[in-house]
Amino acid sequence: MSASQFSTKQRILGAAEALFAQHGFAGASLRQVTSAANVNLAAVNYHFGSKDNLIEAVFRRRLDALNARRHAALAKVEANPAATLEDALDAFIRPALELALDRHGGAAFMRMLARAYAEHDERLRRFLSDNYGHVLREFAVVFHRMLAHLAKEELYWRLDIVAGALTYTMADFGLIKRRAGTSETAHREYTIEHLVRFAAAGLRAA
Amino acid sequence: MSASQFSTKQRILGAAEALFAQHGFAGASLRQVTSAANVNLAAVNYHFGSKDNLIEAVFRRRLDALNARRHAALAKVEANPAATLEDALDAFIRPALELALDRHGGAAFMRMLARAYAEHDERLRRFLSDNYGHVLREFAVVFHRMLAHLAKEELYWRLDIVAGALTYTMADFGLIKRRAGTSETAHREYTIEHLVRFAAAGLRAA
DNA sequence: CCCCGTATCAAACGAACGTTTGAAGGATAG
DNA sequence: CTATCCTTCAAACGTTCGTTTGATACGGGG
Repeated sequence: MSASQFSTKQRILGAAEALFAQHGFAGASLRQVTSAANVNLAAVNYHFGSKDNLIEAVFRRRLDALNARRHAALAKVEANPAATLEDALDAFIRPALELALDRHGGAAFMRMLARAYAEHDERLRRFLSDNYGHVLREFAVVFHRMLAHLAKEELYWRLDIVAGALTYTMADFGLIKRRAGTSETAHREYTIEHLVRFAAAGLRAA
Repeated sequence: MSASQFSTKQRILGAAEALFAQHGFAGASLRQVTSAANVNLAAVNYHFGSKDNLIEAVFRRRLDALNARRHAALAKVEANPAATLEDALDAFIRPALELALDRHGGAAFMRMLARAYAEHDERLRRFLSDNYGHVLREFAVVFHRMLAHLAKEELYWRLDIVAGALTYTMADFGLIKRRAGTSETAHREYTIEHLVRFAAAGLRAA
């Protein structure tokens, strides 16, 4: 009798995502993970090799898609000569918020991402920068063009604040229940709009 | 021969602060802490009772002063009828940034605080809310008065973004080297001014 | 002087950790 | 049926964890 329709690998990834989000990478043990996933303890090392590799696999499963969608959205912005700062921010925010609001563990993943943001673990930072940093750098170039009046140094630390604030906020959004009577899409559009406006105001501030 | 001019208790608190900031609460072991503090392993449980109590003591040592200074600064704002939103934000930001920029472990503490912000650990959240939540609620009241046009719900989640963004940013600021030739106070004032403007723009955004 | 409370120490406790092992299934191909 | 490969399993590996213990040193007050 299998405990779920998903494969052992997928069940491990799902359970790990939820537990890493809740207790952190060091705080969640492989025994907790395999117990929640209803698989044998040895399955983690069999399928992933080590706990560190499992952590990377959890990131990879979501970030490949998230990064691709952010990249595609940004490409559309760059193709449009009339695109505004708000459009670029939308390209950054929308894919992440859709992920945070989906029902298949996306919220847990965003909380895990926010945790990784707060951690200054060298190995994890290098992994994320090496594999997913190029899209962030593409965004930086576009923001630099749209905010040409800002000194490079000033722009970079504003982007740092904005990226941190957005990641932190979106991580918590999966937990907040939306107001009764509003549809899922209305809630999402409302949130995106406000996040974009909030971020744009901060980036443009004189 | 003592390894430092400070007492065993103080050396433990200092080492714990630095290691918790770097590796997290679960990730930093008492053996790392006591080794860095040059004290015996048993000293932690002798002076603090448990690792959890040590964590709380590390918070208490800094937060008592930080909260008091924020409270005092806010009281001055409330006493001034002409005070602006920027003044209130200054009252929130300045004490924390001064802590983050001081040379006696303040930077490590702010990184630790940002970590606690990202963690959703129930015990830690309750401890912080019970002991230090009242000042944050005072700020919320003032912001509510200064931004009366915003719906309560809207205000609260904007404050949530701002508090998170500021905490994250200030946590990283202790790590950033200031531009050559600028004085410590000039650097601080520059940073505070920009953080205040950034936060005010986000809070006021139409 | 002895006593007593405080502090430090090396050593050990049981529990939990990540990882490895070797045997047992279970499906598929020859 | 046998052989092979992939997967799962219980059990154990050595290590490290937070915590506890009992001995030892120290330092005034009676």
